[in-house]
Amino acid sequence: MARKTGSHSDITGPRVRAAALRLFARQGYAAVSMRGLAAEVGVQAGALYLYTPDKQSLLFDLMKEHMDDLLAAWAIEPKGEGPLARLEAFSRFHIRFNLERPDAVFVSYMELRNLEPENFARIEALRKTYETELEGILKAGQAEGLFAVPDTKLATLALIAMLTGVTTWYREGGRLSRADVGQIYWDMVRKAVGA
Amino acid sequence: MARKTGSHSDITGPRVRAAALRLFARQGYAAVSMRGLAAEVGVQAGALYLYTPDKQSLLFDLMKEHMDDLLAAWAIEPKGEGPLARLEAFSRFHIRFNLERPDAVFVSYMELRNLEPENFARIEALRKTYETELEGILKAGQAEGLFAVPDTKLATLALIAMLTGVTTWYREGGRLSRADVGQIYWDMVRKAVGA
DNA sequence: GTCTATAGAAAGATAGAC
DNA sequence: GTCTATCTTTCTATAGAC
Repeated sequence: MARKTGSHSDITGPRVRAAALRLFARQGYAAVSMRGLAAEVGVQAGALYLYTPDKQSLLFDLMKEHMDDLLAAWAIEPKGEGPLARLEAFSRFHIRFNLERPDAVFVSYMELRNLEPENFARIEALRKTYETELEGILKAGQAEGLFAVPDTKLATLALIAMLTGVTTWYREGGRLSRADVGQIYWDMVRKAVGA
Repeated sequence: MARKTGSHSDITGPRVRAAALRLFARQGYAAVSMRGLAAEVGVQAGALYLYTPDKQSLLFDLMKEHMDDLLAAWAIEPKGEGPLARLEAFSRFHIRFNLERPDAVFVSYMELRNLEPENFARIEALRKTYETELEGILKAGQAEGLFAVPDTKLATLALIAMLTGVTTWYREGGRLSRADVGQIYWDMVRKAVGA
């Protein structure tokens, strides 16, 4: 039985963030109240303000952390040689990374409009950086004559939308494993770019 | 100068719905207040309840109407002969229809979680019906040996995600016309299914 | 570090005057 | 059909006891 008082800042802080991510994903940022969040964590509403200055910071920090994780993980991902190998690496990485944290993906995509302007700009810059990684691969493949992409910018957006869409329907324990899904989507990506 | 009193039910009703769609798309359902909506329409908050029993009905009606419009428009769309022609018709139709009503698309996609369970089930059924249209095309093309699709269910979801994604970045008056976009995306769809 | 209590603002929805 | 006024609830955030 956990005691009701004492120091828990090392534990409660992460629990607040985890609960916020879960609730923001399920109900939406605007629909989540600080009382509801506190109840999920198991503390009173006032205690939340020990871990975040306000609700907006909670949202921004979660999205910022997600984008930082994404870029850091891609940076150390083994990519192989040449545009085709790199495109395959990107496709499989994107699906795998996103399926491992569906709540963060959902929040980062759906709650952009609830960010205050300055916060929005910072997240957008990170998202753009990630897009540029894929576009670089497509441009290289196009330049080498490996791909047949009429417009690398549009292809970038189209492929990311397609790959990210996996998180909207994939359910653990369903008909297909993550590896199956990665394989099937990689097949479609490869064909879509004419490789 | 419009007078401030008198009968406007024929005009105000549609204006309420149009303003709700616009605000729901920009701020999100949960973040829009009835007072804010009333201000957008140019009436007082109380007057809104002449046109909707409550806020939830406003959301559901907008989404229901969008899905009905979508299915009705596809039903009368010229589709040509054979799976390849039908897939092209679907791809171009989907992009064109969605680009003509970006707010409705955005709301119908982002606000599903704010529907009460019964309303959610009704919208989901309509969305499923639309998906089945595309899946039928893919299955037919696969059966005839025209397409090389490893999994028609996944391909359906992947292609719809890709095509719908256009609404997140397309801006009127930009580098590409709607017809350009339709052409480029159709090219990627065709390749993705191995046709 | 967490609690209770509450300030102050804003929400959804309704009543009744005009 | 629209307005003003208001009921009731809920919200974010803070103050102060323990």
